[in-house]
Order: sequence, then C-alpha cells, then structure tokens
Amino acid sequence: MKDIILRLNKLFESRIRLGIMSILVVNDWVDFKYLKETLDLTDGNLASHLHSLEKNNYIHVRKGFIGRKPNTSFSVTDVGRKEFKLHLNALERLIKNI
Amino acid sequence: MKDIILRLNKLFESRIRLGIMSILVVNDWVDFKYLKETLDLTDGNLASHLHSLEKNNYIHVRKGFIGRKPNTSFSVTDVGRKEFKLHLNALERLIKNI
DNA sequence: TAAAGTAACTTTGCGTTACAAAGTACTTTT
DNA sequence: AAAAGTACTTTGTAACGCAAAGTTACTTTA
Repeated sequence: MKDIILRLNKLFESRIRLGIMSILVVNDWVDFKYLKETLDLTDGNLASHLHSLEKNNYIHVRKGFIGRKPNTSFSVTDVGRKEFKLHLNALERLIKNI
Repeated sequence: MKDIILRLNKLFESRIRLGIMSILVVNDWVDFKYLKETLDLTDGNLASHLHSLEKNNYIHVRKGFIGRKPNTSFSVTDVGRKEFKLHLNALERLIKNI
C-alpha cells in the first residue's frame, strides 16, 4: 500500500496543477490567459503553479506575440505527460486497492 | 472546468488521507496500528490525518480493547463514503476532460 | 517490584506551501 | 494622456505536513 502511495506524484496532489495538466495533455498549446480564466485563478497563483511545473520539466513555455500583444503559451513535455500518466495509474491502483 | 476542480475535495488532496480512505471504504473496521504500519507513518502524523477526517465526520472512531490491550479502530461514515465517491467522480471527470 | 514495552495519542517546532493583493514593466487602446 | 491589458514578481500571512519528543495509562517481562 505504501509503495502505491509513493507512486503518487507530489506535484499532482494540488487540484490546480492537476487541472493545468489535464488541460495541457489534451491541448497542444494553451496560453496564460486561457488557463487563468478557465481555472479562475489570480495571476500570481497561476504563475507560481506553472513555475513549479516548469521547474520540474513537466511543461514548456513559449513566449511570443499575438498581433502585438504579448502571449505566453504552455505545453506539456514528454516527461510531464509520462509522469501524469504514472500518477493516474497510481491513483487508479490506490482507489481500486490493487 | 473550474466547477469540476471545485468538486475535488480538499481533504482528499493529501495522499495519506486518500490512502486512509481507500483502505476504509473496503474494510469494516481498521485499527490504528494497521493503518500506521500499512501506510508507514509516525503516530503523530497518522493521528493528525485521522483527526481531520474525524472532524469532518468522514470517519468513526471506536475505542476498546483486544484482550487487555487498548485498541482504536476506524470506519468510514456514510458521509465519508459519499464524499469519497464524489471526489473520485470529480477526479474522473477532470482527467477525462468531460 | 522495577524496568521495559505497547497503544495511541498530544505537543513542539520547523520548513514548505498556497494564496491574495499589490507592485512592476511594457504595450495598446481610447 | 489616461486607462486597460499581459504576464509576471514580490510581499506577507495563514495553513499544512511532518518528525521527534513527551504523555497517559496500562501490561508484560525480568
């Protein structure tokens, strides 16, 4: 049992980072504003969660412009996708008491 | 999306409380020692997590003896079972981006 | 009968996290 | 020129997580 719990990824215990990841795994590039509005977060809060995901190489950041407005977009890395999958597997095992 | 995230139960974001609940939903009464050993926790840590679950009426506590040794057992309440189920449903919806 | 063990905590203390709110820098719109 | 937009960073505070040590109330062993 303990080993299953340890397979849960600490970074994904947060509902917000779970939300970010679940959006990113099904969308190619998602921008800051979209995440902010979809998840209804303050700028600072979202930025810090994104930062923790970036620091662990779970997401890529792309800074650019749309028209002349700055735009920051995010996508999940291969590592992030793999870790997320592992986390979901662990969750499933835990819940089903395998 | 935000509404799904809000359906995730804050109390179940913790891997340990998730572990406790997943044990309790499939066992009638589970004692302190078993939980402690299965989850590999210190007494204090386990006690505090159990306390938070009890405070929210998610678990029952039964104090008694086995032979002459004190024994504390826990079981999930109807509320706890229901909330856990709701949490898992929310998790599933979030992950599947419904 | 004194020491050690068991069960289940509570307390202490510290480091980490979460978050809102305010501040920053730059740009664009009005 | 003023207001608003984008994407942060900084600040400050409250909550959380956890190990370790202390506590209570026995029971068992030497």
